[in-house]
Amino acid sequence: MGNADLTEQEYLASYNVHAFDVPLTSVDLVIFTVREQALHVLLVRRGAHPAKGQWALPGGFIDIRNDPDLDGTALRKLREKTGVTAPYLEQLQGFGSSTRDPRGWSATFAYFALIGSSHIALQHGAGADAASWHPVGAAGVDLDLAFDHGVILATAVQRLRNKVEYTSLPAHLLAPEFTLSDLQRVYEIVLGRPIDKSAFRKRVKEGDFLEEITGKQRHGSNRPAQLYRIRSGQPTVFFSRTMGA
Amino acid sequence: MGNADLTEQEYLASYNVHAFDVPLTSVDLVIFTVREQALHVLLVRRGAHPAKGQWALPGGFIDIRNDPDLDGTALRKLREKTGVTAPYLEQLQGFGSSTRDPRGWSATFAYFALIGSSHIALQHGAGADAASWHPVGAAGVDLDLAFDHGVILATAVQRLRNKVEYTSLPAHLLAPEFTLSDLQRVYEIVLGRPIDKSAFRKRVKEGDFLEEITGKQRHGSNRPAQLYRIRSGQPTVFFSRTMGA
DNA sequence: CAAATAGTGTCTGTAAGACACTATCAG
DNA sequence: CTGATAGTGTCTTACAGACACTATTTG
Repeated sequence: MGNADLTEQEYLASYNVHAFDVPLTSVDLVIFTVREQALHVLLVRRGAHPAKGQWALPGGFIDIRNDPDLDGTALRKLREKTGVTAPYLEQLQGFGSSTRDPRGWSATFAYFALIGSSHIALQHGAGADAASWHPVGAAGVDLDLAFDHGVILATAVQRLRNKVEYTSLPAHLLAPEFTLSDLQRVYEIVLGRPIDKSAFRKRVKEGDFLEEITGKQRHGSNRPAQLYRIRSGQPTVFFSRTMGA
Repeated sequence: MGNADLTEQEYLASYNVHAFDVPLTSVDLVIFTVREQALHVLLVRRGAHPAKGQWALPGGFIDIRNDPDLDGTALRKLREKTGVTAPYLEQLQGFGSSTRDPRGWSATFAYFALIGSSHIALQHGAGADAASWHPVGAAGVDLDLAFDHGVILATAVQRLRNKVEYTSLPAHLLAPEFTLSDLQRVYEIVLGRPIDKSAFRKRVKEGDFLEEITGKQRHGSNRPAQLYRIRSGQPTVFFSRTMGA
């Protein structure tokens, strides 16, 4: 090991990251929303090499001078692309190999964000990369994505579909105020199949992660619907069973 | 951006990783087994700076010349420490911040391995680091671990306990041949509470991830027990509901 | 025979799915 | 009134948990 005789101070003073061959390390985001009755993912068209001109997940390198931690990098990227600051964000999975980036061995921490489409003000012009929403089909998007981003997206879609089965997570895909019918529609869109209304409502009420906005209802040419919001400070609720088969 | 006029070839030829401040990137392993009626985790005593002399999770840097991908790094580390080559291995989560390692901004891909204790031949002597098993209590181990390894271990324990509730995962903590009672005992050890025998057996049989070793039984001073093995090629089975409350 | 563990059968409560029912608005 | 969507009640079925029962060995 060669540092046997040093104190920790002496060791650290002599340590130089650049003396080693290290992998490139980045953070990429899979940002989902629901709009126009379909699940969408945010993609950027790359304005610079490598993979110039191809569609890719938003992301980039860790800024070791300013980012306190990985979540900080992810939040910064999210803010840069969407202007949103406090959505649902969780780490998805790491992807790393010698072949996924032509610049060399590279690894990425993929994140997974859900935002309500009303929140979004896409950032244009400033960067060279144009961001836009793309509908997500069975296992991904109808495009060849840069690097291994197709695989990352497919993993994220699978994780989302899986979690939707037994968690309250889809509530984050809606605007802050919504009806139970809105919420059910989002579940159905993400799962791709209908859900029984009665069973759905029983479970949501029992999960107790929503609160009525007392006195507020949405009116239409029918019976008005109670509006709800996510109970503040409430993290994801896990249901005791899966959503109706 | 600055590469607008280059071809991708020209850009890559001019690219130099060392021109940037990059984080240190490593892979750490949380290796679990069950022995002596308790869950244990493998720890190493660090023989080199930093955190010299402290207990830590086994792990290390990515070898970009030889490791094909992150799983490759994890498998290599696992082999170096335990001699085991094909156990259960899954990625846990990434951890990265400016403060977790005194050498600077660092990130790690934490992995999560399960092995049967009969498999293990701990590697001694070769390295400066001594590896040994430590019992795992409610949320971790009775030691101050190096870096943020205490947090990583706690996360891994939580994930294990959670997955045990509804998956066939604990089967990988046993020797290759085992009885249903053995398997139930492992579930009980990891969960820290008893499980009803009848319900347990119904679910395991229904999950259909085991096969009888026909004609083989374990004998004692009682009725002999049928031996089982994990059905080959069978990945983790998800039960439709949690193990007995 | 007793002791010990393996393995099964039966009952019951809970909760999800199916589906029909009622409620409340606009026009 | 009709049409539309919101919201509820009832019945049935599936299944997990409790627990008692039977089975098969050693000594």
